[in-house]
Amino acid sequence: MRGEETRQTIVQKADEIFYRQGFEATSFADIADAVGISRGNFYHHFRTKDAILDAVIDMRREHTRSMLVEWEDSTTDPAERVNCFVRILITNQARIMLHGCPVGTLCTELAKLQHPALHRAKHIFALFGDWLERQFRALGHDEPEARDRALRVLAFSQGVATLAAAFRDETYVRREVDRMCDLIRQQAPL
Amino acid sequence: MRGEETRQTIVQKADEIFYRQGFEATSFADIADAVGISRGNFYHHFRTKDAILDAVIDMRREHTRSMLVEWEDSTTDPAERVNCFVRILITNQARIMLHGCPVGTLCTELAKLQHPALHRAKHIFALFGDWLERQFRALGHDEPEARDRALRVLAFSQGVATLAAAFRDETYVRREVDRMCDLIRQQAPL
DNA sequence: GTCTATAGATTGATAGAC
DNA sequence: GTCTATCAATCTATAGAC
Repeated sequence: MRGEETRQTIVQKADEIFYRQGFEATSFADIADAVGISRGNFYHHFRTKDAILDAVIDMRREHTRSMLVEWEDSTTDPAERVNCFVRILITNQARIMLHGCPVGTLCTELAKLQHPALHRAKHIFALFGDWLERQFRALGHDEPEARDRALRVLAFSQGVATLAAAFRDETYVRREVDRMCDLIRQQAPL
Repeated sequence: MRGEETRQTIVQKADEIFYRQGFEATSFADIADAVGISRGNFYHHFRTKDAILDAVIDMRREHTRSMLVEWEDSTTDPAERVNCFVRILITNQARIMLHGCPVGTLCTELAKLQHPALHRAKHIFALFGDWLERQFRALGHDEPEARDRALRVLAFSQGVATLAAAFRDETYVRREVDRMCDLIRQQAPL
């Protein structure tokens, strides 16, 4: 396997395992085993655990950016775009019920660890927040109101994801998502 | 120090450290140091890390139960009781901005670790949920609606706590809490 | 009930052969 | 670029003196 290829495989596997079992609970050995390389080779690509985390966060940011562009391209209706965001709770429901929201749970863990990468991780939240705010602006909401609505949709997704991971009730998630999509379509108060 | 006294000190310190840095990131040495005893003595009281976790969860459940009774005794107005719950986001704001919600973050971490204690931890959520549901029933809401409102208030608290820990914006928390309290007082849709 | 000493496994990380 | 061998530190956990 070429060097760059191995590096990217490491980042992808680390991304997956960090999400599934958490950053702190994941060891170099876990990632090396998943990639199928020795620990020694592993350190050739990443010198510290924090370096892998940085690479994983970069990858997630890129993934988020391209997902937002996709949603923007999929429809010209801003309300429908917001609903694309809300519906990832359904799209990724199985994984969210097992491991929570990838962004929220990482930020929470890094906050507890007082890890410096928290600032980079929460930027993913900011990407979603700013994008949602732009959609609500396009729907005619003014400056403070558009921001409030954006943060409320974000908080909704985090709250539902947390309860989904705790209770593992499939119908609960679907019910709340459907209702939120209706509220957004009708431009009702959130 | 007598035996029972030491045991209780261990549980209290473990509770605090688990909240601050997470369960997985906390070692026996961390707790023993905080209590001021040797690791050897520590094992006399708790044989495994899981045993401490069980004791911590029991303590939190008891604490939750007595807090709910206090709120119930503090006023006869069910709407005001619900607002007592919502306002813990303000009461514990400083700590929530640093470490998130104690219940939500523990459940999320245990879910990721596939830890059997998740079932016991999520029971704390259930205590809050059932109590909130009873308050909404007392406010005249029927069976499915009262449950929905209870879960929505729970999800609200989890969503705001998660964003608070990520963004650490003090005014955001206060604004959302004030608004939610108003909605509950006015019996508006949540 | 508390301590010291210590076991055995695993951690993050390095050195050097190929 | 990949491996094996190895490091010191830390982990959970135990044994036994006091």
